[in-house]
Amino acid sequence: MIDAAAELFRARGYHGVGLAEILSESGAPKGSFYHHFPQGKDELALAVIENGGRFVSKFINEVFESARNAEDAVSRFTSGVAYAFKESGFSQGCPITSILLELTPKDEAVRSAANNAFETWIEKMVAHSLSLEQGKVSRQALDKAFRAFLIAIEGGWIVARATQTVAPIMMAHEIFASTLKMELGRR
Amino acid sequence: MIDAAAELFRARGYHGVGLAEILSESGAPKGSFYHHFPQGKDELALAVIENGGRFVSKFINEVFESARNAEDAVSRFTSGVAYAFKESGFSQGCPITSILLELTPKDEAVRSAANNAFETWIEKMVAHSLSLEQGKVSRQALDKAFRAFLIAIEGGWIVARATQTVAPIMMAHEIFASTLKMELGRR
DNA sequence: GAAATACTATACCAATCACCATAATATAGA
DNA sequence: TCTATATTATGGTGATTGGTATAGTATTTC
Repeated sequence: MIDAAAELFRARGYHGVGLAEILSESGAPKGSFYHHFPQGKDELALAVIENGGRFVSKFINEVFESARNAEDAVSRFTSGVAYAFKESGFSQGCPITSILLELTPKDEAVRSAANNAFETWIEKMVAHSLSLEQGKVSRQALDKAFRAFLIAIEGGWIVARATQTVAPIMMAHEIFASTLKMELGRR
Repeated sequence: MIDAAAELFRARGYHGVGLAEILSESGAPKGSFYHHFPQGKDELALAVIENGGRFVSKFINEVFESARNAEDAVSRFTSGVAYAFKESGFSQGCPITSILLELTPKDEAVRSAANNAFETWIEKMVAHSLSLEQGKVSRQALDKAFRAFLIAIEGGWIVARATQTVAPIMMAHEIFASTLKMELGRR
């Protein structure tokens, strides 16, 4: 149910998809849904966000564990997002964004879950990079660069919806590199 | 009606707001709505996007016409977006994004209108900057830097919804500066 | 002033929305 | 095997959705 909902939300947004479609897509009956999610659709949205957060965290681990340096990992992460977006027919955006923009700031649970996911990604990428770069780059600089990277991925993902192209997503890599370079330049 | 719809869409998304609320907010009766928008809600969405595109275009003109240089203008544009976001109680996102993510790529009219607005913004900012910088910066470099800037604004706007802070939006300025610097470095 | 057009108002439509009640069926623990 | 719990299945709830039909009133145009 969570996977089916995520796929639909990512393409058409939270309110753009009805419960009936999610259930028919997942094959689960209505009764089962309200058994597992007594709070209804809102609770499902939270599960989608948390699941999406975990999924990306795993992807970060994969990409960074087999990378030579931080920029290599960033390059592969960016390509991974772009590839998935292209494979979906340029239709599937970020699972967190798709819900965040329709329920924030009213729904505090959704907001903090999304914020949590974002912060976790940044922390993970910074930590991986610190060990990859072995003290050659400061934590401060990496933190700044990865915050810029997250913003660029999210922004690129949106603009890519308009262009129906992966080019805006791919710019995230360059934005990371130039931000890091500028941060290192100021000392 | 367009203004009321824009304000609501920006906070809760296209499908998150019903026609009834838009009408009661704007004070217009239902009959008037379908007189002016025979195609219904979809047509209103298109009008919101086009109106939002024009509004930002005007804002770009204002900001760039009274700027000393490109970076000065970018700084003030960024602050303007951040200020408006803060004033709205950290709730109002980009009017185009709020509709784009729920109707793309299925609705081609919406997609191309959004893409059009984005491209117009970039063209305008590049043209203004070219005349401000008087040949000191290449068109290519400016084009790249402003594409990064747009992505950063859109991405920052999203992350700001999660943090309930203007900090992510403010990063767009730095992302523009570092991207332009890197572009100028490669010659 | 008559005719045509622009706009408003009201009531209504079928479809869909999220949600729930309840009965039937698995599954597990003693 | 009996009992308690977990899960599934079905059929429906009222409310709201976007949209329409139609009658009416301004407003303009000739």
